Amino acid sequence: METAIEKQLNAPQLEAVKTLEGPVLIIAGAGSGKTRVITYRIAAMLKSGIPQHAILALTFTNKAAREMESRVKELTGKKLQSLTISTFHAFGVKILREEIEILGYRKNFSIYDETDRTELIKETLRECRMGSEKTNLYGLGQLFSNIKTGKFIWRNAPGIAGTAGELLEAAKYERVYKEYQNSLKVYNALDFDDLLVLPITIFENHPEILDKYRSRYRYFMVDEFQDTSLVQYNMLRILALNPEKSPANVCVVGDDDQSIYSWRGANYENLLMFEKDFPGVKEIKLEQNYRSTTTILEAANGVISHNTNRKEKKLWSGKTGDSGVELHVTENEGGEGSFISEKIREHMINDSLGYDAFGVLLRTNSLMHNIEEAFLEANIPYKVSGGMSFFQRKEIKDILSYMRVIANTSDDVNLLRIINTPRRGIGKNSIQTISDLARKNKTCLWDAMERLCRLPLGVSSPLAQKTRAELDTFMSMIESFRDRIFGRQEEQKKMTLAENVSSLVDHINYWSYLVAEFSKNEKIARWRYTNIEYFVQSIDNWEKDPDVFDKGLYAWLNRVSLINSSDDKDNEKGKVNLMTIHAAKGLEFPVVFIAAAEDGIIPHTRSLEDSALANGKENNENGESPALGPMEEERRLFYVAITRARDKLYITSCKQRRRLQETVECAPSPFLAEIPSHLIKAPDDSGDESIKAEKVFAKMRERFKNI
DNA sequence: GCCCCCGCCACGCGT
DNA sequence: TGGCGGGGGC
Repeated sequence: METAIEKQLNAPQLEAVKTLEGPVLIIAGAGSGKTRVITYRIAAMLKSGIPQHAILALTFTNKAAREMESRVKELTGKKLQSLTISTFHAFGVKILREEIEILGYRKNFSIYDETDRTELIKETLRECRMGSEKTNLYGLGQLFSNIKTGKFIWRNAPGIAGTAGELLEAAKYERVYKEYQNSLKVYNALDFDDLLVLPITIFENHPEILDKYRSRYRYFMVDEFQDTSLVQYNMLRILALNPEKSPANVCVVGDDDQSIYSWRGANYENLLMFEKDFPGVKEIKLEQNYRSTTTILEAANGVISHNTNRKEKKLWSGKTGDSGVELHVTENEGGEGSFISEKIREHMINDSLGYDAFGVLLRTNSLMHNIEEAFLEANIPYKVSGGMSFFQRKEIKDILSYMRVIANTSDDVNLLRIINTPRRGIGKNSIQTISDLARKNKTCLWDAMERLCRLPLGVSSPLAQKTRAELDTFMSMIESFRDRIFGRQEEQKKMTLAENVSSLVDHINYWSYLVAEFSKNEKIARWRYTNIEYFVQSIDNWEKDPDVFDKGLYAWLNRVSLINSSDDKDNEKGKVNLMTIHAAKGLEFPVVFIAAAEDGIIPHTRSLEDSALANGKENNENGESPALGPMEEERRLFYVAITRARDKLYITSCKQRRRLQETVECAPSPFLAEIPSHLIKAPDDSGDESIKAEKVFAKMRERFKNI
C-alpha cells in the first residue's frame, strides 16, 4: 500500500504527504499536482489513525472543496461524515449555526449576498436621508466591508487610514454604517463578512467556546493560501495556534504567481505572517509541472517573469509536444466565436476528443454572450460556470425569498421582495406605513405587520381594510408553510422540501403572475417557469443525495447562499466548458481558448483604476508592494489562464468588438508581447482574417513603448 | 392609492 | 440586455 502511494508521487510531493505534524508551507507551482498532494495527505492522516473530525481542510471555492472531498472519498473508499472540507465562509456558517445565540442573533439567521446587501444599504441611506441616485452603492458596500474586516479604521491619523479626503468621505457614512449594522441585527441577517468576523469575535470573547473547537480540530490544511484574506488568516490562526499545544499541525498550500483575488482582500503578507506565527515551518517546493507541454509552460513563464517581487520558482515540465501556442486575430466577435467553434470540431475529429476536453476562458462574464451564440449556432453543447448565477435569476430569487422569509420572518430585505410579488395590492404607501411603525418600535417589518393587521376589534388602523386583509392572508400563508416545513404536522402528511416548495409555487399562483407580467411574450414566461421547475428538481436531487447528511430548509438555504449556480452542473459531462478565468483556477483542459485577449479586457481597464472610497489604509507609507499592483495581478490572471492548458492553447483577439451600443476598435493584449515570439504560431494560410504574430507584436511594441 | 410604461444607464472578477 | 426610477394614467 505504502509503496503504491510512493510510486505515484515525486520526492517533494511524497515529503509533503508524509509530513503530518508541525507547520508546513507548500509552494506549489501551476500544475504541480497540488490537489493530488492534498488529497493523499488527508488519506495518509486517516490511515495513520487521525480521526476524521480532527481534520479541517479549508479551501477558497466550493468547487475546490467538492473536488477535494470526492477525491479523498475515491482514495479511501470511506464515508466522510465527520471530515470537514469546506470554504472559509461555509465553515463560518457551521460555527455560527451552533454558537451565534451568544451574540444575540437567532440560529435561523439569513445570509445576505451582494444584492441583498446593496438593497439594505439603499434602504439605510433612505432612512438616514442621505445619498442619492448618484451614490456609489457598490463603493459604499466595499467601504463597509473594509470597516468590518478591520482594513479601514475610523479617524485614524492621516497616512494610516487613507487620505484626508477619503477619511472625510468615510466619516460621513459612519452613521449609515452603524444603522446598517443595526438593521442586520434586527433582521436577524448576516452579510458575507459577518460569516468570518463573527466566529472570530465569539472565539475571542468566549474562551470556553474556542477551547471546544480547538480540542476538536487538531490538523489544519489551507488550499490556495495566497488568496486568503487577513480575516481568514486570523480565523486559521486563532484555531490552530494553541499556546498550550505546540507545534501546530498546519499545512498551507499556495502559489504567489496565482494570486488573483487581491480585490477581494487576499493579503500577500499572510505568507510572511505564517512564517512568523508558526516557527519552524518546513517549506516544500513543488516545481515539476505535470500538466502542460513545454511550449505552453515556457509561454507562461515568459509572461509571469515580467512581474517583480515574486518567489523564485523553476517550474519545468517533462511533457514535450510541439503543438504550440496559437494566436488568432479576427475582424469581430462573431468571427472569434466561429473560429473557436471550428477549432473545437477540428480537434474532436483529429484528436478524438470529447466536448468536455475544451475550456473557453474569458476575462468577464459579459463576454460570454458572443461565444454562447456561436455555440448555439454550431450546435455545440456547453456549460457556463460562474457568471450570473442561476440563483440570481429573478424568478428563482423570488421563490428563494419566500423560502428565506419562511425560515426567518424577520428578514426584511427578502420580505420586501415578495410582499407584493405576485401583486397583492400592497403598494409603496402601505409599505411605508408598516416600515414607519417598525422603525418606531425598533422591530422588523413582520412584527409591525402583525401589530397593524391583528389589532383588537374597534382599534382604528392606518391601513385600509382591504390592505389589512391582504396582509393577513399573506402572513397566514407564510405561517402555514412554516408549520408544514418544520414538521408541525401529522406524520402521514409530511412532505419533502421539494414538494413543499412546489406547492408554494402553486399556492402563490406564480405561473399566472408570470403570464401576466410577460403577457406579450409567453415564451419568456414559459422559460422562467421551466427554471422554477428545474429549481424544485434540484432541491429534490439534493434531498435524495445520500452524501448529504444535513437536510431541511436551513441546510438548503445555507448551501444556496454560499454556492453559485455551476454547482449542479459539475457532473454534466460531454459539454464545452465556458467560464471566466477566475472560475477556471484549479482546473485544466486538454485544449484551452483564451478569448478576447485584448487591451482593456486583459488587463481590464477598470481593474487598473483606483476606487478611492473603498481603499482603506493599505496603500500608504512606503507604498504597497509592487507585487500587488493591479497590472501585475492582471498579468497573474493571464498566467493562470495560460497554465490551464494541457496540450494546446489558442489565444484570440478581435480587431473590433461591439460593446454596449457601439463598436470599438481593439488592440491585442499587451501581455501577448511577453510570450517569447518563437513559441507562437500564427496561421498565415487560413485567410485574410489572420495576421502574422510578428506583425501583431510590432504593432503592440509601438503602442506600448512609451508606457 | 397603485400600476404601467418609458427612458435612462451600466458590463471586473465571486464567497 | 435589462434593471430601475420617475412620472402619468387608471
